Amino acid sequence: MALTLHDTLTREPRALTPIDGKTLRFYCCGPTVYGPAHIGNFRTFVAQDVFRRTLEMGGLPTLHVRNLTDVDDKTIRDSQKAGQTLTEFTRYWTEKFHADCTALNLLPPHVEPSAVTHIPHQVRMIETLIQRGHAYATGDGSVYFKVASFADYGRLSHLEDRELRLGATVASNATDSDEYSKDSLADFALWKARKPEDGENFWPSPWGEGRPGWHLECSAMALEYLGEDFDVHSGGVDLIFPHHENEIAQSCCATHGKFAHHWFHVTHLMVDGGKMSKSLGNLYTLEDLQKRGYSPAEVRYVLISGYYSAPLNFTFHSLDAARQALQKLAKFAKQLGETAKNESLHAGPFHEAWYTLNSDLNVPGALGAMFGTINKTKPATLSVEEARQAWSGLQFMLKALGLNLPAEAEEAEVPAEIAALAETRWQAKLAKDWPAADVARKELEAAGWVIKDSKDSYQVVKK
RNA sequence: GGCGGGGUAGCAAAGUGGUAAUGCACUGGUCUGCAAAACCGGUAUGCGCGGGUUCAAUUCCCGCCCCCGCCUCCA
Repeated sequence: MALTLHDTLTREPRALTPIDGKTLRFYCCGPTVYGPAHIGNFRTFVAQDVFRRTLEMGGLPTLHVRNLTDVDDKTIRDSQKAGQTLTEFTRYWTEKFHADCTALNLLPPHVEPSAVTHIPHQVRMIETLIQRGHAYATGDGSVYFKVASFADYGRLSHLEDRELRLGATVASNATDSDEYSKDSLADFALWKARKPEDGENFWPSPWGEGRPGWHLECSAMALEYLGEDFDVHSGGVDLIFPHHENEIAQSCCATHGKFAHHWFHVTHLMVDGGKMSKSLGNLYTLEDLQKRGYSPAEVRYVLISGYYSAPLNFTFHSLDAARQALQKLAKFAKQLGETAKNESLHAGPFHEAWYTLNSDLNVPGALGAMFGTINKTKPATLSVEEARQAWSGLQFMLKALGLNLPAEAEEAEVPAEIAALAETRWQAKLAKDWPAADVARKELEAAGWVIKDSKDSYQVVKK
């Protein structure tokens, strides 16, 4: 089953078939490693992860490239504030990022190149652009891309010349004087000449010491690892302009290829009905949520539970709902029994969910279909073979969505005094000493434990 | 102003030219000493507002209102 995905450039859903007929090659704009990523960042990365998983579960191998931006104004500024070298500083935040990715069950990219380790690639690309008349160096040793030299500029973002000029004017008023020498206000930096505040962070180039512009790194690394033409380029919607527009311009002018053939953009996460911002105090990191007792799996569930192209409103209530939903899935899996843990190759009775997922990555629709199947499937009435199919089909879908089910609360974790109290209450119940049983039960509840009775046994779980 | 994404039950969120999935919450029943858990059910005459097309519109068309994002920092 081929995945159909909406394409930002053509503005229509298109079936994804690999250009080379074998591997779906895609590039994702990665994080700038100068601080902890927040859950809004992760909405995009999680959506990209579901994208990749869906392709792979459908039998299509992928080549996933996601960069690390480890040199820009913010990384330089904050590394200096921290009294660290740029390398030390960005390594620390890269490791943090990776830890969060692992916790959120994100598949690591096949290649994760960083800007700093690809300076020569970027310099080569700039040389080509200058040779071809698409870029020019200025007196201070910077190099700019000549937007007017690329007729298709603005096609992705649908911005007209008028808006481009307007935006550039506004920006130039707000920025410093190093923009003075550009031919056109819309032109953007490919190479930034060394400035005193860059400290030790500069590299040699034919135009003098300096550092690459932000937009160029993605183009250079995509070219290096995916070639002049590749299948999909992805990022948050805010990157459409100018970042992706600039990437297209640079890449198409520096190569003979079309660059990305399909554009996949993820809409922003909202918090409490509005934009996330530090000043509103609603900017959360994974660590913040874990401190409040939520698991990464619950966070992941919330992040995928909205359609990637629609705004998703994040609330604590949605995290609570995610917890219950995951437990419902786990209960169902348990009822099916796990005696036949075979490798799941197809969705089985969850075919409708799988079909829905492949229709423009409709995760909420797919989750709805999964629960629909669960609600009409009565584990007790299934044959061994039917249960096996249901179990492996469920695993198939969970793998495609990257959802790990919560483990059953271990009875071994119950402290001795709690276990003793529970046993006292059970004995009182057997002796039909209801007042004593109720007292014990209340004490347990006060201590944060709940009793689940069954016919001739009981269980104590944390709550 | 331009471009783009939204407005569906208490909350969240799919979907369709023929009368609204699903999760949470709520609620009825079974079970229970009573609960909890579990299991079986129920819950939007309604899909931002006003027109239009149609046998039929939440779904198509026109106009309008509101929310969010982008318009050279930004997932």
